[in-house]
Amino acid sequence: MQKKENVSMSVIRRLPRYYRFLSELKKNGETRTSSKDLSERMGFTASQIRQDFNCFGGFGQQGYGYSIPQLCIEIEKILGIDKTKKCILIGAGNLGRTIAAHVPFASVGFQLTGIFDSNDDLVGEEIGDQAIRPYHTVHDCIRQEKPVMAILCVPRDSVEEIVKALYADGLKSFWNFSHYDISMDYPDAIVENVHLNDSMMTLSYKLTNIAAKKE
Amino acid sequence: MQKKENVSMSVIRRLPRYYRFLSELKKNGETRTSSKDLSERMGFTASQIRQDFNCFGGFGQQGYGYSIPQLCIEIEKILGIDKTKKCILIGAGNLGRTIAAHVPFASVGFQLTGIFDSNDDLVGEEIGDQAIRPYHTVHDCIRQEKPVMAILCVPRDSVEEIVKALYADGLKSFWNFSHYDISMDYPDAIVENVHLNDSMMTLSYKLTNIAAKKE
DNA sequence: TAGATTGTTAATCGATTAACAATC
DNA sequence: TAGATTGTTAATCGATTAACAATC
Repeated sequence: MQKKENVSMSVIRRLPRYYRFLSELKKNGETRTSSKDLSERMGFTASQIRQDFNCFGGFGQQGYGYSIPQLCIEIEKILGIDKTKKCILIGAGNLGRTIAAHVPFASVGFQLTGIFDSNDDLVGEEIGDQAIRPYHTVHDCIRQEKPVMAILCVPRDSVEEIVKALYADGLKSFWNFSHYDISMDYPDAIVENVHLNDSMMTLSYKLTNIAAKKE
Repeated sequence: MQKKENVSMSVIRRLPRYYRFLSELKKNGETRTSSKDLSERMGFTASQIRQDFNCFGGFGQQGYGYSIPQLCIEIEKILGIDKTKKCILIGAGNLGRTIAAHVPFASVGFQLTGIFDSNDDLVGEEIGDQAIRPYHTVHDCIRQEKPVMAILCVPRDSVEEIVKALYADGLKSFWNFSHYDISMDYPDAIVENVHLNDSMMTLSYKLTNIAAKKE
């Protein structure tokens, strides 16, 4: 029943996958499951699933299993999905638009409250329910609207400058789609990188090597 | 000097980051480095860097360090970036277009040879140097052009059916942007997931919990 | 040769798996 | 009560770090 002080990042990184899977089950009307059942369907060991769920206080029931809706709620609480956090998006190019349109911010705990671009031709254009705002107004926005995170969808060579400015304005969290590594320059910033190239390189390795080894 | 039989995935996943960083150094004209130097600039330990580089045969020089261009070439070889692999993209919506336009396929070992969509209104439209082709021709394409990987940029509810068909045609590798988990249904397939939601949930956790703990 | 830095072995740390008593 | 399944402790496995002899 006791919560662990430090839940390790390895556990946290598995939670979204549990959440995704359990939400699906819930949608299908299933109400209970067990570590054994989940292990067969998700490919983790039952032992690991129990360890994971127990990091944040045992809410299973011996001899019975876990309640799916309750598991969903608990994971929402742990991940902070139940608390809305404001975020802004910098760069309304191809990538920025796709993210603004594609990512269901509300259901992962965020609210997108501003889209900024330095290109005057784009300013004013509507994306979803947002009008693109001029980049130079981002500083006022940070001060007044107090977003907690910026999504970086800008070209490689402007990232450095932009992050420096946003950081100076007090923004310390970034969802980084550029290939510029912020983490060394701002070790206290919270950064989550989505480096598509890196993901492709890993895939390239698997294709070339794992596939070759099988033969 | 001996290559390890099994390079672990933890090492492989660091290689793209080394590659990215070393390419940058190379572009700036730097020609040599050491594990100590890299450790200070990249935030890994020097020990780990030496261990990592040694997984694939020692090509450093005692008392001197490593040659940056050689390191780049070696990592290219290990990751298979030096071997071009054909891939196709399914789904030319917002997301698909962005990926087609945004990802430098050639420089990570891939060649995008076909973009497919089932929406007739999109068919024929040009993206980069590719015309969007009708989805029903993908099966012939796989047989004739023999791509080794498909990039999945289709809505959630059509992924299952599409993967089933592509798999039947002999395609066993996927770069998966949908939220449908292929890995359980096709355990022998090589899958690299880019689940933006999962990435956001992890970020949400960091924001809510790590930040709170600091205070 | 002296200094630097690798390659490699040994020690530590953390994460996963196995086992089982507690209990619904 | 008997069966099932959790919560938790112990054992194993793997990855990271430290140390140092080899050698450029």
